[in-house]
Amino acid sequence: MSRLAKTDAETVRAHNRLAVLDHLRRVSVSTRKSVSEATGLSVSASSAISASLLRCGILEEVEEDDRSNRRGRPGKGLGLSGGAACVAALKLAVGEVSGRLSDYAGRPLAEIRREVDIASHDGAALVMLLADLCGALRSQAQGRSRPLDKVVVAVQGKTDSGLSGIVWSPALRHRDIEIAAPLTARLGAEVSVLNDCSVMPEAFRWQPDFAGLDFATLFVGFGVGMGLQISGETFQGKRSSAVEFGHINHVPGGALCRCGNRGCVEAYASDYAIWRRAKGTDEIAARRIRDEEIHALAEAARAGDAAAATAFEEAGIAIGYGLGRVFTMIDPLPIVLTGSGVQAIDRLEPVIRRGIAESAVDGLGADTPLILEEDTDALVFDAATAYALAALDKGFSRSAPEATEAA
Amino acid sequence: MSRLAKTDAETVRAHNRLAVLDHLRRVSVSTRKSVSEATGLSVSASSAISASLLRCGILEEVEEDDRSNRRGRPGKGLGLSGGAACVAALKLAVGEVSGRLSDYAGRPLAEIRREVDIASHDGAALVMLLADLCGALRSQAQGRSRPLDKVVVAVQGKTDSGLSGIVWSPALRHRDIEIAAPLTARLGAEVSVLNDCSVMPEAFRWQPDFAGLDFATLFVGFGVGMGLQISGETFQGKRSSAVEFGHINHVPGGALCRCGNRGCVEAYASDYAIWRRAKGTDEIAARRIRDEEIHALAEAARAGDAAAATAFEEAGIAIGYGLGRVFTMIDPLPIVLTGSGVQAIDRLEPVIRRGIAESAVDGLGADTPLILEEDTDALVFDAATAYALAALDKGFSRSAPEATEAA
DNA sequence: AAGACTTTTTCCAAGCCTCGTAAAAAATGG
DNA sequence: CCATTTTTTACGAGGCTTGGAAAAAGTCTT
Repeated sequence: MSRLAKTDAETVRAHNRLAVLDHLRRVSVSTRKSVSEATGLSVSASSAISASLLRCGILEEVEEDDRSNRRGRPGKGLGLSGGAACVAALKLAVGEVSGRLSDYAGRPLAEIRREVDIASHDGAALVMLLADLCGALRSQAQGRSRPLDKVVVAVQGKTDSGLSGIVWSPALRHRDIEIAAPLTARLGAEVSVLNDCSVMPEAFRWQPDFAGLDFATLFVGFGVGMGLQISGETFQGKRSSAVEFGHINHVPGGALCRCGNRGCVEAYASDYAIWRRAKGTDEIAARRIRDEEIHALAEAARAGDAAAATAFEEAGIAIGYGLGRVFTMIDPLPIVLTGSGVQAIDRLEPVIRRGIAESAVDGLGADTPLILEEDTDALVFDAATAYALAALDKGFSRSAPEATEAA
Repeated sequence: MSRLAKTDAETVRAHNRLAVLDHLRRVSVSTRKSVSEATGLSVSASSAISASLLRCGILEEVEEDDRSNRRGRPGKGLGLSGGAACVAALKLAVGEVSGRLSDYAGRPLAEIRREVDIASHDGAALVMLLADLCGALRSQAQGRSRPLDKVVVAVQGKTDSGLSGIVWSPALRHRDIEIAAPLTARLGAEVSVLNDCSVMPEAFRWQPDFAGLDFATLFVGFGVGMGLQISGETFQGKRSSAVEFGHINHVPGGALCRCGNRGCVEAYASDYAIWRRAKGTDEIAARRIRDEEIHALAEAARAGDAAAATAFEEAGIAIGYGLGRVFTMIDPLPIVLTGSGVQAIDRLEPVIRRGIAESAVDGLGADTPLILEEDTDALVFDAATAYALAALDKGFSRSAPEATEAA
């Protein structure tokens, strides 16, 4: 058997149509001419493809504003047709579910957040809750939405490699919960279930400053998680869907982690780890440490509280060594940081960089760019939405050329 | 700008020709019909492509032996034409250079190994040495070789991301040595310079048991290195070309490593680390520890020598924790082990598995398959040769359709 | 040993994309 | 109001794959 699949006319059409859609994702409004320039396609091909996509209702002609007295025939603006589809990004975390509804052009239509004690929910209850959330989003969007075409559920915890359910989550008591199939049955939309941290890089899929860039997203808060963007692909493991950065061992036989092992990065750098270290206990708090408590600890550290200062220092070192290990294995990568850790970045950054310097070969990566993103929810919604839209784009590009209708 | 390149007829042809070549790499001899089945191409297309490649001299018709009284017209055997090209795999290590010459079908034509003190060689001397090695290989092959088309140099140490030279090597005193350009000038063949450990997965590129499989190659010996095969691609970093597994930190502030940092895996698991631990010293031996010395230490450990036993135990734990960290980040992967570590595998394997169990989430991967490859040189030659041939295949598949010659 | 049957190859018309060029369309400028 | 510039559409051509028919080259049966 050959690993390489054959290529034929259909593959070519799909690929080039996708290239056109991908370009429009980046620039949002373009013309046939500039599509041709950006994709490398001839103007004829660009025009033909645009025409086909327009007939399908995937694209629409829009008014360009930049009529800045340029000579010649003005290009007709092309843009993704918002009405072509509707996607939902749902987020499932400890004690809360939330979601965002967006149209095919990526414009948000509605957003919602509910504090719910889902710990004891089983599969059926969870699916009902998520379906209900989608309903609430649609009614909040009034008439501006259409039936859902794609739903992406980002969950705290381990998801299965088929993107179909949850293996384990700190938010839930039950394990191995199937989500995709039953939720699809209820909503009529394709459903993918992913780990919240591992999808995060998708948020930057069409952002010009990240084009073609390898980078990592790092979440430091309730837990510690990472998303990896390598050679243009968001890394998804085979076994689970997560880069379990928080559970990379930091110190053999070290502090007890929630996962049962000793010495994980999370056992030093997550909220509960910082909290217990500052409070001088070895126990893992049963309750969730609130972001405000971390703020307060950071304030204390700034004010000279030795225990709090040490807690943040050890957290930073653990993160730094973890990053150093990743950099040694993969490559030094720019880091997008989010979570409660952002609030204490003044405490963390110097020690993180020290940790990298001490653990990476030649200290390479100690000066890597660190980009802060305060709003974790927005980041996850952006990411899950981008993931959903990319999946739709792929489907649309593959679909058969519309039947010739007019005589 | 769009990240997606356009696709046209030329791309299609190149892709499908490559699919045919790729299939022939796996099965070595095939027919037009079975090429069609394996690639998914129609019989017509398979036949047309084969005809074109035959005219180019890239393929040749061969006699099939398995004339096992099957009915119907027998298929004409198709195989890669050995004479179509000639590649050299060179290996540069501490105190020795070696190489293998192969034809386009991958059949070895000559092999050579020279113990040379290259420590003080500069770029010019090194290039001369390598060029001379190629000359010796060709004369050893008698008339069966043709001018070289591609040369791959596998070096112990860090190579640059352009695959053009050596950043640093334990075998050399000089740094930043440019190899590709001057060697190409001398030989007239394309040259790529890669890290020996990171190319190793290429050795399994066309092996059926590894088809589509993600796995890692692990070298434990003079140093500790790793090669990663992930989603069908051999991982090559951007910055260097290596997965610096040996320098992933094991214990913060731990044993001194050759790289200057403290606590690297290599500082526990490489030959010099095992040797110094068994001898009760902290110093890094200036000389290279010979494989026989490791054998002797393993024998001593088996006979009950406590210091030797501890040395191997700590080495195994370091490797196990290192693997656990990799598995946590990427995925549990089957491991192909090579180097002097193979000789002491009875001492190492149990502790390696214990290390994985203690450091990976849920101990996942502690039972990962461990495949032993005693002959490191052969593995590197296989890998570098496969890499070279794959590069040629890509070039051949892209080259213009041969000019129609016959009337 | 000749004809029937099977399987592999080759040959040829057709289809689908893309490409390049020419013509048409839609604005600006003098 | 006409020349100029720029974008879009229209049309013929080329390349590669496809599917079916015909040819080729064996084995099996009578």
